[in-house]
Amino acid sequence: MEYNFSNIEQKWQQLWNERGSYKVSNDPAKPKFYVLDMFPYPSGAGLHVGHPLGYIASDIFARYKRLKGFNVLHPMGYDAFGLPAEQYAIDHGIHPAVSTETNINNFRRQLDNIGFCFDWSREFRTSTPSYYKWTQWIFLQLFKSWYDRKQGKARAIEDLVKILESEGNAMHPCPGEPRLRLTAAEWKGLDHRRKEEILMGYRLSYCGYGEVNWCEALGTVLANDEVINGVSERGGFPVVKKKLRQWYLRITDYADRLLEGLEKVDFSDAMKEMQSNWIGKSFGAEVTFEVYTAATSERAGANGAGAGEAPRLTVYTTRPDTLFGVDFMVVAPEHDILNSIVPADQKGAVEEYLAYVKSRSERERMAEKKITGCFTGAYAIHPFNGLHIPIWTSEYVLAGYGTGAIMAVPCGDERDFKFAQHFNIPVTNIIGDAFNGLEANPTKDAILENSDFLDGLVMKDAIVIAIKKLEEKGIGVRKVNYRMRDAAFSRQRYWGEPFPIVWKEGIATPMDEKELPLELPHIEKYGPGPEGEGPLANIPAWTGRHLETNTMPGYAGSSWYFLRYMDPHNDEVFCSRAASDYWGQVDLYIGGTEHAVGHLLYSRMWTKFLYDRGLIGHDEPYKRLVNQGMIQGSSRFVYRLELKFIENEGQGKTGKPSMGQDAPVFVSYGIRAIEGTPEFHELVTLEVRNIYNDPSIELESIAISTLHVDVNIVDGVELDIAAFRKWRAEYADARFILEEGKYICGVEVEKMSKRLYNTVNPDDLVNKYGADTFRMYEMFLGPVEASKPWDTKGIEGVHRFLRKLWRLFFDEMKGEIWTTEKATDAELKLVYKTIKKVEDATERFSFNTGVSALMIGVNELTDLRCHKKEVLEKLLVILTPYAPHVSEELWQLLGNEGSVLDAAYPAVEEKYLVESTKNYPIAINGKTRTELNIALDATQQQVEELVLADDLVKKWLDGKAPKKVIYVKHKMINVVV
RNA sequence: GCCCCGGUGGCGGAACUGGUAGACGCGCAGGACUUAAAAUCCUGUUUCCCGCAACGGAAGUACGGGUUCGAUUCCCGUCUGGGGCACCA
Repeated sequence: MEYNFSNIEQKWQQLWNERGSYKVSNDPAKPKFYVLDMFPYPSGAGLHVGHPLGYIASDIFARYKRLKGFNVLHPMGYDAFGLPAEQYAIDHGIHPAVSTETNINNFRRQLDNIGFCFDWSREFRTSTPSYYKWTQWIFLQLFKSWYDRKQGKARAIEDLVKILESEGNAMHPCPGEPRLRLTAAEWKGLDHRRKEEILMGYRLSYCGYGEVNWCEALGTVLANDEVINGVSERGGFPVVKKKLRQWYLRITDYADRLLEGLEKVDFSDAMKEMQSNWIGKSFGAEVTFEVYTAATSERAGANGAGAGEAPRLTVYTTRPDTLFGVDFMVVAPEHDILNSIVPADQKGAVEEYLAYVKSRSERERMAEKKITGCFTGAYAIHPFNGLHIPIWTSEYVLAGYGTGAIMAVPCGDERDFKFAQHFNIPVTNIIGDAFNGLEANPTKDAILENSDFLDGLVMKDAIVIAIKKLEEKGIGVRKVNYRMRDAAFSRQRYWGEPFPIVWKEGIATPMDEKELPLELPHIEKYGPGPEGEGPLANIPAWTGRHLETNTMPGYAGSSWYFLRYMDPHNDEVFCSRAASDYWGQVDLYIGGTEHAVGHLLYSRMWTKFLYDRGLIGHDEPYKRLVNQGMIQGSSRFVYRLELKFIENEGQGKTGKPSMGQDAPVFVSYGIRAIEGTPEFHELVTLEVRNIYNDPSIELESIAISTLHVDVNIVDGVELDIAAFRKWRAEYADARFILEEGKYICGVEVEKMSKRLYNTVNPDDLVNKYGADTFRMYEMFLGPVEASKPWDTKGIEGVHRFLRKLWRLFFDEMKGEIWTTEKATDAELKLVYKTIKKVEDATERFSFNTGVSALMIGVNELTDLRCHKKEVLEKLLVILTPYAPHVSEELWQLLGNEGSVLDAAYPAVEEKYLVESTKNYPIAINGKTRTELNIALDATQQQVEELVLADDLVKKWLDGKAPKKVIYVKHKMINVVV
């Protein structure tokens, strides 16, 4: 009886399915454990071997927890709204609902192949009305809420209205209009429109104006991804910034709690750091400078009015201590002040510069090494020494951060310094020797000079004093700033959740909750609407109802989906309190780091919001987060020759090969490497003459094109030439210049992508080796968290392991060989040692060493010729999370009742593992020289005597007395000479 | 540019908190079984030096420094690969 994985796997998948083995109920009697994968966006390309990595890890952990007696929730669903489906619709005219359905079915089939323990009865898609009804509902709750900073939580907007009516907004300034001050009487005196406008400034989801990437030629808004070097990825049309009405989430109100919450969760330090960098809390001051400009008087003169009020410039700085090192100011190119301070003689230059900046994406502006900028012609007046400080504008200052303006201190800030150097702006040194004139020094520990009332102070102490002085003068204020901005929550797209908002005379009005869901209408035309509006603006029935034409972004549905799995079929509420109280936080969340700042912050914010409003009982969604690494593709390349033949008139021939002249010729990697040398030219000429059997051929030039080739027709680096000829019709007659009889391909590690022909389909591997082998191999590849290139080569080793395991139970010749004999101590010791290692590895998420421990266990049992049920069935239980099919089959064949899925995880009996001595490595001066077996309870003195009596140690000591003997119990012994 | 992570044999990786570097697997080489192949099993496999051999020596975890009795692990600097940077999901 041999290991027939494909029969076994089919049989058990079917049986488990029929029995509902993975169905889980909300059973308060059992301890719960919630294991969640970041749900997939079902792309048309299907699964490649990189996708299941995290799913396999979570599946192993979920199964492990189940064996440990937990009620495990392990669901799966689809994040089904998104741009690619819509783009596909535009290109192919297939409705996103249709292509999404097809993709999901394909995903499901591929997932089923691998034998996951998902409870599919809880599946949902974010794009179905029964789901997005609740996304819309939560959006409305956000719309109807504001953030009370005094209480530190979200409250109903009605509460705010009551406060405004009774006491005005003195205690609760409006985040949308920070300078607005209202008494109760003033509030009551406002008209409806103005009241709504002010309330909008408080709402947690609100409407405002923001800049987007606008492509006039495509008539659409583009994602940053779709913009490359200032032009659209598709078509290469110019892209500019455009202001459009947008919806936002006021996530900045949650900035502090999102930061503090990180202390309560088990995320990697790297992840926490990324999130807190994103939030970017900084402490500093806003400082307002008077501005001197000729423009004011020009304008005043033109208006015939007086000098008018002088414009002012407010900057944000984290280093008010460097106030006397300011050599210039820089404002963002979008800064409003540029409308009023640029004098006539600088206008041309500034406008030219602004036009240049407009074409550049934010990313490019940040990444660019090139230093650009333009003097505005205006000056800020230093509040303490009255110096005139030139005001520049430059793209390195971003409008969205702080006040969009900075005071530049070149001796202390690297970017400021480079800017000063580039434009020959003299640098003031306020830190003496700490500044060497060659590069900025951002220290806070230097002693200030040339700094008036700050002279002689250490910089970090001067910060407080400077702020105090600024506040006294009324020109500055202490300010906490966040790098994080409110989250843009609308898209000018079709394939997303419609906003349940009706525009009544320009006022955004929430729909009645009873009318939800507001269903996405079916459309035939996916193109953008007029004026950059979304496709919904093309539907008269939609615009006729004055419905919002934007849709929600991809992250809307994913910001709360982990709650829906707890109660997926509830029509009354997004998730019952009973369900969310039982399942609580996601105990283990697995997904890629690419979601570090987007999805994870949004879902954390939504959770906090729902908690604030009493809708759920916990305010952090994920207890523990594990980031699986990215499986990269290992691309293979072939090198096609682009030959130019010399016309050869003298012989009455063209010199061109007479046959197969269109057949492409490829050179092997090693030959390509000498491209450009005379040897290369000679070699290729010779080979081409051979190939075409025409000795008169002369080549004028040889160029090489590097082309991706499907990794599946390359064995290691050697191209399968026959398969290559079949791969593409145009390569059917391909010729090759080989090295040592082989065609060697180039190799590069890249993202795994269909476009690069480096994808490996899990289906093929499951067919060939079985799901159990595939699962174990993915884990064996390396740590789950690590990124690594895929290589199918080692899969045979894991497959051999499973066959070797099988042979502990069955022999090809003798058949059944397992017995019910009593196990020996040695055998029990071995299996307990294995259990301990595997359990420990599983807990630590070190599945690669878990697999390794299982391999060692099987190897050693084989060496002991141990075929005893008592031992083997323990092994099967610990193997179950990794290889459930073969474990279940063997479990049954051993005559066990019930499924191995519900067996109890074997407890380690420590008494079999106790050791009394250890082989200690003995090092002389830190270099291991020998080993000694010493009792574990030996004292320092006993150890010293034993070690110094050893012949080898004596030899190394060479008669000298040791300085010290270091004895670390359980570890090693080091003799210092 | 900024932020985060990584770099160990021919390859994937192991060494959990500083304590025998290279577990386990792949590949490769040699051997056994076989008419042959597959499957399976056995032996070897970081590099260099010496040697019949050794449980002989030296070097060695990207590179250069440092801390320590002892560093793949901690610190500083350099190089290099990957991920993210707000409308891909």
